Amino acid sequence: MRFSYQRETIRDIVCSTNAHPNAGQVFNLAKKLIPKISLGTVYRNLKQLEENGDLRSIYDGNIARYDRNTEPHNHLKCKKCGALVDVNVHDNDIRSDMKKKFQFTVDDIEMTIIGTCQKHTK
Amino acid sequence: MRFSYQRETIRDIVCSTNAHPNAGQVFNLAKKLIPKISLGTVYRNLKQLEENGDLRSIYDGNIARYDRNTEPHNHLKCKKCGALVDVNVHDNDIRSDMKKKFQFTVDDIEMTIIGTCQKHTK
DNA sequence: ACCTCAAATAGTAATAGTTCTTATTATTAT
DNA sequence: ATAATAATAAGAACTATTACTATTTGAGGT
Repeated sequence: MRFSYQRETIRDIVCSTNAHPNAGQVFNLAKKLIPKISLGTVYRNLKQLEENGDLRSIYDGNIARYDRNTEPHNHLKCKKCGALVDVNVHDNDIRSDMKKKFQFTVDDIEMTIIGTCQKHTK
Repeated sequence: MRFSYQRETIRDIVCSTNAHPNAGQVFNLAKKLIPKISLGTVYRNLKQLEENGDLRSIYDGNIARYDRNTEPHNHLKCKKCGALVDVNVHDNDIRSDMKKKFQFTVDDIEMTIIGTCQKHTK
């Protein structure tokens, strides 16, 4: 993959936040640095960076958001503020359980824990 | 909510399968019974049935699929055949853990366990 | 520094899934 | 049976994403 200033900028934007931005948000931030950047470039590069293992995508409803954390992990989603926060849930039991009960070989567990974060609990 | 033959047909279609069909698939099945039914009617009614608690929706990537099972449960997704199968994972530990560690009140855990089902394991 | 050439880009058209609009039809209370 | 209004069919519109294409750019060789 050849160097491109656009791709590096896109990578830096995603990697400098834990907000899990979507393509549109990355595009808006990128425009401040590269006014002529196009939305297609953002989509193409986010996909390439994901295929390359530099980023990972997560679906929030029907839209893709990008995560700088490529290690296996899960998310807490607050339905009051929409925030998505990385969290690690111990899932070895789940993996072995699925194997034993259903002969199902687990590759990945996509888990989003939905609820209300401490900011909105009084 | 007033009675409609279209809505009852849509409900019956989703409730008669465990295949978790999407809107397009429900539409195609509904057309066999009501040739003039429109796609908008399918979308509108699926949404209403979900709001009513008769069905629930799950996202498979970025598309919505409908599930007759409205009880809390999770899914196994085989990446070979795309099949989505209901499964119950014990998650009381997760709920109490999130509360204790992050003061996060859990409403629901959306969990899709991705891997290979026994049909494709030799 | 200049040339070459494939890879990447900007701009725009196209697509997929879904929601909205509107004139017409169907259900239900009276 | 009639009136009031919720639901429909048909198609336009919208949102997120991907594809197309002429032009530009990065990197290696000269």
